[in-house]
Amino acid sequence: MKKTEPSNLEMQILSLLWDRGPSTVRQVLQSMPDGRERAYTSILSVMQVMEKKGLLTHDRLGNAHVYRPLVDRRQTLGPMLRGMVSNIFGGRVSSVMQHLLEENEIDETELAEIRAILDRQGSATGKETQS
Amino acid sequence: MKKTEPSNLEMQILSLLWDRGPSTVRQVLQSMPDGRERAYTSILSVMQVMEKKGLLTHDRLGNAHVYRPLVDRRQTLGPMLRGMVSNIFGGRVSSVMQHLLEENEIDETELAEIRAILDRQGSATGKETQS
DNA sequence: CAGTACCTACTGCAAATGCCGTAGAGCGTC
DNA sequence: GACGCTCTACGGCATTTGCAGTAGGTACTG
Repeated sequence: MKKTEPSNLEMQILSLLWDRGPSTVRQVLQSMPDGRERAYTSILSVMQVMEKKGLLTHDRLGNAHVYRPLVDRRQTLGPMLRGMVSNIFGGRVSSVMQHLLEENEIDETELAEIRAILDRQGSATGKETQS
Repeated sequence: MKKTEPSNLEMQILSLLWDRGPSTVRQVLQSMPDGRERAYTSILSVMQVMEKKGLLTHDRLGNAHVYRPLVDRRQTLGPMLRGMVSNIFGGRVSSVMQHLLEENEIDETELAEIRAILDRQGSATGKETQS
């Protein structure tokens, strides 16, 4: 079984499903994070491929299919981020962080939250974090 | 002129050149961040494509080509990170940060540096940062 | 029943990606 | 000069990605 990393589009779809819960193709189509216009069948076929890869599954609701992720958020994002950090940022998380802060407008609320996460981390490296 | 984002491999190569300065194909091949074994010509052709795209250029040294990036680190990483944040993490930098911290072992030195960056940011949001 | 408005299944396709082989140039050495 | 070594140029190829059209199912509505 191949363990290729999900593509960009696939990641977008997964994050949507993680965030909003199980959704139909149309719902996904209408709230794609990148806001691009696409034909219904474009998303449909991507999602069918994803199902073939074991990333999604679906239940029938009426005559529509309601898709839900088969992979865990953390289990998916983890390797992606690890790969990014070590392959593109020389393994320095601080470097990612720096670019992240430089390139995004971040309000105080978010900053505070980041600080909080950082503090939790400082005292409990590698331990469970109660969400 | 198309503005496609550099692929994974291309990003790796760019980050290498940014970090270590101009390098030959062989040098790049031998220190690819992901550590994978590849034929010399694999890297060569990727880099030639990159040159065609305007990401790299080269000077001749002896009979070897010494490649150097034509694109700026920040200008390249920025859009990539912004895209990632808004398309995969719902626009929440704190969410990226959380996964980042969960998924990587980070020593105290790095943690401290991150805190420092964060403090700088807190007092000068959106302003120039003296590097 | 005919129309229409959804939905899925299936097929196709252009471009990008990642990979490599072969050919041949250039150069140093016996 | 012939050999060997390293380099580039060029072409090819399997796969993935992203996108969309067409066909056909199902169901409501007049």
